[in-house]
Amino acid sequence: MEKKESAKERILRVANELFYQEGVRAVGIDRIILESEVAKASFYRSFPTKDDLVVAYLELHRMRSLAHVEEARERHPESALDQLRFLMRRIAERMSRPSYRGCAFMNTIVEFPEIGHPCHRKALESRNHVWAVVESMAQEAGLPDPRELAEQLRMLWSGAAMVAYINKSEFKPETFSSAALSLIDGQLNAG
Amino acid sequence: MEKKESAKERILRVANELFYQEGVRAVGIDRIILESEVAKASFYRSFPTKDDLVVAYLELHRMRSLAHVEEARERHPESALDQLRFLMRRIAERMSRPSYRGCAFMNTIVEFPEIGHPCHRKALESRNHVWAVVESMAQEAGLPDPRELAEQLRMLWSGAAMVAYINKSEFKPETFSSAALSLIDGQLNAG
DNA sequence: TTGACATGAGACAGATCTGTCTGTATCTTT
DNA sequence: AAAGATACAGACAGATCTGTCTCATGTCAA
Repeated sequence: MEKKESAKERILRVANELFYQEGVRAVGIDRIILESEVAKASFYRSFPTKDDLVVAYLELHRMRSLAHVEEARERHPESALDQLRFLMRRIAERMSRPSYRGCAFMNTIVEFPEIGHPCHRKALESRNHVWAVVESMAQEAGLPDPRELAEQLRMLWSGAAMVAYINKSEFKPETFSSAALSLIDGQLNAG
Repeated sequence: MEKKESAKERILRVANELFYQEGVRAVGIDRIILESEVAKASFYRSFPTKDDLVVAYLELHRMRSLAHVEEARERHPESALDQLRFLMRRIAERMSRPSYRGCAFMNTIVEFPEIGHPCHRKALESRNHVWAVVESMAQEAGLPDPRELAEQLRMLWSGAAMVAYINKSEFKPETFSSAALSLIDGQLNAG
């Protein structure tokens, strides 16, 4: 039997859609309350402040990002290099989806530039955490300079996220994945 | 003789520093008026709305970006390939400066996600204009697929700007420039 | 049935920001 | 010197957003 979605889950689902599609600052509490069909008091019982809701939203994206990394590990348990390649293709595919609106972490950091702000801090921690896991994957691949490659891939990946968001119509997933493979091969051939 | 800085110039200079360092939305009009030591009425005479000031700020960055491209052309008038390489090194150098806070265009687009908003529109147009000039440079370099390379470089360049902003302490200019050269060489060797 | 408690609808307070307006001082030009 | 334009300081209005509070309604268990 399908158990009913709780108020808190409904709020977070609605907030996730609105925050991601329209931006965190652009979406007010009233809008979320209206669309999740919940009372204001009920909302504030689940999330004492808007920041708390934003943190939950970012945590959701952190879990999803880690799930992709985990999927890559399961698909290619024998080769970290294949895991990396799979991850890049998986990312490229996600970025080319119509609903893709960039990286929630980067967008939130830019929307809340103040160092130490709860939203800024959570977004930065999430970004760093996810990337640390990817970097450890590069470490296992037995490359000449895994940190250097990981850093190059982070730049490329971050930029692809921005291009796929800002210049959506021009984004081609193969352009990203072939660039990623080119960087990987570049270091393989150099080493 | 040094002619005195006009009120409008002073406002724009102060606004540029504050908008770039702390974000456009985070900086209020009152703050700019205070720090540029001008009256509110004088401010609104020079810039009828805050959006007008933001547009002027973005125009400033557009001119600066184009100046870098122009410099590359002057330094290596004979080889578009060398122009590209020079530009990448020049960009890397700028990104490693302590005052670097990312790409004004991307940051503004993320801060104003609403399509058609004057600030969003101007930032997008500026970004696209600057990049069209860089892409034409790639076209002249006689590469097998200049559009593909330009697109890859745009991703890398955009991501490097974000990393240099968000993960400032970890950013190394050589990591970016070597990745850019790797992408260029990757296509040169493939062709 | 009834009482305890959660929920819905929405008014309200407080903060913050943009942009207008008023009154005074200063500067330029004739 | 006089007059008109310009600049300054700051009050004020209007909009917007977050978060609190009130009160009516519904739900579930004893």
